[in-house]
Amino acid sequence: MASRPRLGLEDYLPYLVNRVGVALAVEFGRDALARRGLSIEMWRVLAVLSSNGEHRQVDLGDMTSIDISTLSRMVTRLARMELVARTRSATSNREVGIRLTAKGRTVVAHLIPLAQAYEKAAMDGVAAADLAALKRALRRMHANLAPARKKPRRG
Amino acid sequence: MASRPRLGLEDYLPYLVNRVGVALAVEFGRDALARRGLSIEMWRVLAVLSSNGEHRQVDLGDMTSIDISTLSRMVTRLARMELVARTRSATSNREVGIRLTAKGRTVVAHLIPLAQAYEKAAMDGVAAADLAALKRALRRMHANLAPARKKPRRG
DNA sequence: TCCAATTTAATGCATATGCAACTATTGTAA
DNA sequence: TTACAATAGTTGCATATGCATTAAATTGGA
Repeated sequence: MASRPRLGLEDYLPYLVNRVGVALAVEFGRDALARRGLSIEMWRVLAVLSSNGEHRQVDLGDMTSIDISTLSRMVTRLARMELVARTRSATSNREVGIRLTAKGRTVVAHLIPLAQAYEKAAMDGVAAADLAALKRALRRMHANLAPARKKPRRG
Repeated sequence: MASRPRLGLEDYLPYLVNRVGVALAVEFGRDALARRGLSIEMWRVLAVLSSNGEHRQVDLGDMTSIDISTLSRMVTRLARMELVARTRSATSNREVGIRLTAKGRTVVAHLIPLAQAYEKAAMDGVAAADLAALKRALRRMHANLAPARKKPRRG
């Protein structure tokens, strides 16, 4: 009988990735977001909108890895907080464009330097070459894993 | 007024880490865990127990990054599925030791080769040197962040 | 010793989540 | 045109989540 397989948690990449991801999210969420009434998922939505401009909800879902039904209700909450606005697409009445409001841009502008400070603290002591390799590897892994998806129509 | 800060999402490490972490979890969860009635968080608990043996709930919480109240109820569910067992610690009556049952070990033994296959597929095309750098960087980042995971209840 | 503080786990409660079902709109092909 | 398929978004429902609180056991100091 073959011996039982061992996982070797300390060398198992999903474990290493997950615990860093959670640690980054928990700390930033507790220190910077909670007092503003934002969750880490909300921050991800705002960050995508800030970085890439207006998006349909389905594309926001792809970029933030948030389920679209969850996202639909989250956008409702963000809109109630006046941080984002929904606008019906000009070319399609079933598509909804989500964009930051002026208030939303202000909030994100305050959060970005904090986010960058946490990123910098997390990377402390990581060699520049390792950092480059880290990003290269993470991009490759995402490309390997991301299911093929149709490009959104331009509207 | 100074120009608004830009985040540069495509180079922002928490974003790169999170999307890989979610992609790994979603795919493995959908393909290997769902049909067994397990969530990705349950798998993390089982994997820790498999790799490191019996643990108290509070330590499981640290290692899996799962909130201890969530964990308490999750362990109840896993116990109902007969995959883990709670035992009162020999030295302390308030501590609960969680360990895999024989059935739990069997389930994990079936899942480990699948988990390793997904890990391998995710790493496809990543140079060995980059993989080493990736793990080194992730461990360093976790070490940088871990001290802050202490819970200072009201400074 | 006694007793307050700490530690560990469980639970009450309000809310968030994800799947599936549903509505509405747009695309395609006969 | 009509019919049907595909897509975008919302909502119903059951369940999971996290914070705050509670309960119980243990620790440490006077």
